[in-house]
Amino acid sequence: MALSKDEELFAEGDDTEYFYQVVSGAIRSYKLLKDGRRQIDAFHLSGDIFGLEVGAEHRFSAEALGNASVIAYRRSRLTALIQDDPAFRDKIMSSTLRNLERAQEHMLLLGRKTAQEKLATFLLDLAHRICGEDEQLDLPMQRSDIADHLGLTIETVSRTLTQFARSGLIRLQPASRSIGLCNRSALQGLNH
Amino acid sequence: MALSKDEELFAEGDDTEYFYQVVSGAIRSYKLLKDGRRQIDAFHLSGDIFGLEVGAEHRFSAEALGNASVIAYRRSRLTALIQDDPAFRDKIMSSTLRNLERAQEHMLLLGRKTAQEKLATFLLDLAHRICGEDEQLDLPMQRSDIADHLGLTIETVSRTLTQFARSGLIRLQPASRSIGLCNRSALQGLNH
DNA sequence: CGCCGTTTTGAGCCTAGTCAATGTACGTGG
DNA sequence: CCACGTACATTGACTAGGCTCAAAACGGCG
Repeated sequence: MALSKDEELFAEGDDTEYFYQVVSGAIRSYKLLKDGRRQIDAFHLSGDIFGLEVGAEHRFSAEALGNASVIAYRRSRLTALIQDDPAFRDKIMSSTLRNLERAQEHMLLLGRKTAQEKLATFLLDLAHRICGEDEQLDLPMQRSDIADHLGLTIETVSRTLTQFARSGLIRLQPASRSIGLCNRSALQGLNH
Repeated sequence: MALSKDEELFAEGDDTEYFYQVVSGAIRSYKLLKDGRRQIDAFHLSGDIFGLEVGAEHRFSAEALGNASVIAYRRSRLTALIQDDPAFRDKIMSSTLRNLERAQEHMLLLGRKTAQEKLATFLLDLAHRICGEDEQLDLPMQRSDIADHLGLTIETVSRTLTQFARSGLIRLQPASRSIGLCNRSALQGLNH
């Protein structure tokens, strides 16, 4: 399946017909409160499996951050796939467990870290997943996505990034999504 | 295995020799930052399975809230158990997915809810799991556990509970762990 | 009765939020 | 080609919800 920017894969409450694996691009999965407050629980990148549920309905929504492509697996075939293909079963199981690990790590961030620590953790984690040891990190999402992922406001995200830039922790072009990680060890210091 | 109050099942970094199912009592699983800040990611009650990991090390710690008993499964036997026993496999899989669902719900709480909303959600959820429709809810944990679960301080937990009591949402004996849920619908109103 | 761990309450402060304005990039059409 | 509109990002001034520090109250137990 090919997806364009902001295209919805499924919404909270939809029947769980399919689950997905990201091929290219990035997906945000999120939950909403009645009044519109949003929490993005994860960004799924190439290789990640997501959208698998216990029940008959999706418990969160998923949208493409930009152009993206995914493989859709029929949920009804899950039992058969698991039965017949031990390698696939392991992939599903370890992927689900990895999602759980990420969630636990993220709860620590949301519940107990300061804004600075949140952003340091976020940048290092994303760099690790996207650009490895490269200095240049191109964010696939906008500030509001980062804010709703870290439990902050866009203003605080922006202010904290400029503060990092002023302290020489990162390099920042104005209004841009590319960040130069010129001092990872200092970021690591903030990332308890 | 029988556990007494505050007894440690395993700590972050321990080898993943076993994973567990709660038989009686309750378990807290948590992560720590270097300076001691703690985030309790879940309370596991009777029936819950936890402590299963992708890697060779536990990514969080687990302790008994009070007297508790658990079944320990050897992790090395997991592959065999999954292979041979489809029912057990489904139990593991759906239990892991349920832990993930809870984690996602909890990230929404940690990132986007106010102190009042956090406590309303927490009380209703715990009541649902512990006492069903009964009015009387006996908390298995102390205030500091609640605080570290909800991303608050003990003072805020205490203040918010007395505030609920003054508004007639709950009944509260001083310095006690038992709470009378005399107005669930009002709590539900706070629980977006 | 006195000690200790836990909970509650109070006063003041600070981090992050709110509201508002400005700046920047980019696409569209005259 | 440039003026304009729109979406996104940045910055500023002020506010407030929850935190910190401190003290008092409560309950259980030796």
